Amino acid sequence: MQKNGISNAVIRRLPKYYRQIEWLLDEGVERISSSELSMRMDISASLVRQDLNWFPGSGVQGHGYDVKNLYEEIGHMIGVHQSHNIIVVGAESLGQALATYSNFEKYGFIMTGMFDVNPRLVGLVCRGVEIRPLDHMEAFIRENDIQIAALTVPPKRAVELAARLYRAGVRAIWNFANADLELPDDMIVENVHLSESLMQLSFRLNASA
Amino acid sequence: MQKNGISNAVIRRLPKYYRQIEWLLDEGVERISSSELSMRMDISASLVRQDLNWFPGSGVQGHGYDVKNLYEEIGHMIGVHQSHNIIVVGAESLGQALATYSNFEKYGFIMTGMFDVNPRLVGLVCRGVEIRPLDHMEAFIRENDIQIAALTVPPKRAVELAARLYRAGVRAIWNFANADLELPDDMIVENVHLSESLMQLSFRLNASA
DNA sequence: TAGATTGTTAATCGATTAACAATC
DNA sequence: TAGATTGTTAATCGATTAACAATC
Repeated sequence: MQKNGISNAVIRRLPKYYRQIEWLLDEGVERISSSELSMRMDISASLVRQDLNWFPGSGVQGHGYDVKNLYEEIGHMIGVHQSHNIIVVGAESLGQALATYSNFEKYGFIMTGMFDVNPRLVGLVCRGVEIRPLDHMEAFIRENDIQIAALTVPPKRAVELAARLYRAGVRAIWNFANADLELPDDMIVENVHLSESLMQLSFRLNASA
Repeated sequence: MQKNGISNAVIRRLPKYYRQIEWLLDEGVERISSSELSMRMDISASLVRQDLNWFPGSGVQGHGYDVKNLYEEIGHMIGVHQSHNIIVVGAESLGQALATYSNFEKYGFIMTGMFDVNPRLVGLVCRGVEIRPLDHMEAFIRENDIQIAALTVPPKRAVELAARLYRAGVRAIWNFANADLELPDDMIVENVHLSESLMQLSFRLNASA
């Protein structure tokens, strides 16, 4: 997974750098020092320098980092310019919200289809994308070169559906289902566990009381 | 924040234990060993024991941990039995999806109101909760003892709205806006950055190619 | 050149793992 | 009692921070 030995801790921070630097770019800032970035991002300047060392050529001693170059380099590392077709599996409200989520395109993901078992939902169109019956999923994946699926189904269906997605050739799952998917190592799973996030909020709220 | 010195690393795992143990309970399992939990959760047995040491009395040497007791203890630690009123600020599709998200109640959060600037949305009812005009937000917060707000607005509005929520007395923000909120330390912020999650997925997909 | 700031090595800190004694 | 498995201490590993030499 870590092609270049870049550690997970760094990978988690890359999107934060990218976002921050995007703002700097918007503000017309051309150069930024590790200490200034450090203040904006609330991490140490030392860590910033360690992290940005993955992008040699962006930093210049005595002058700071070239914002534009950094933006390009990090974007390239993240793979923002690669495009991938994505489907949404489970077209209830969360699935629909994701389908209308415009940032998809910004990061190279192309919303291609939506699927649901519920006949009441089939046929609806969300942001130009039609909700199709779940039976058609596998054929659709093969015909449209789908590499990613956002999974927004009830936990009980998630494991089985994830296995179907794997068999159909999907390479990555953006998993919103409240379940631990058991899949071969070559499937990439990015979890968004809202209930865990909520419990952490609850813990902190109660701990501070 | 860490009332009892429990580390962040442990706190992040608590919800995972809680969910896992909930399943065990459903399956009728009464006792479980650290090694079995470790296999199910894909972390080391040693770490499981370290973590569960925060709940003395659940473990019995030679016999494993009492599932029911552990469930109670962790639930208590997380604060699942405390109840808090929550509002959703920003009632577009993601806000609406959250409002219909049934797990709220499970963790003691009571969906009390929704707010949006868009007059087209005001008046709509989502799962029994009406969307109200944003101007009414502060009064509503005071009158209904709102402690938590889920923030699902465009990044540009997020910082300002977060400040308004703080001044109105909200104690915690569940932040879905793609922005870094700048707030006093006594405001609890739990971030769900979908775009960062998406970028990590992208990175891993491209790194594995 | 002098000043600023990176790049990089070494020190520290925290979290995970290993090992085993305690005990049910 | 013997076997199993926790509780807990020590060792290891990885990530962050500190420090400063290199250099623009």
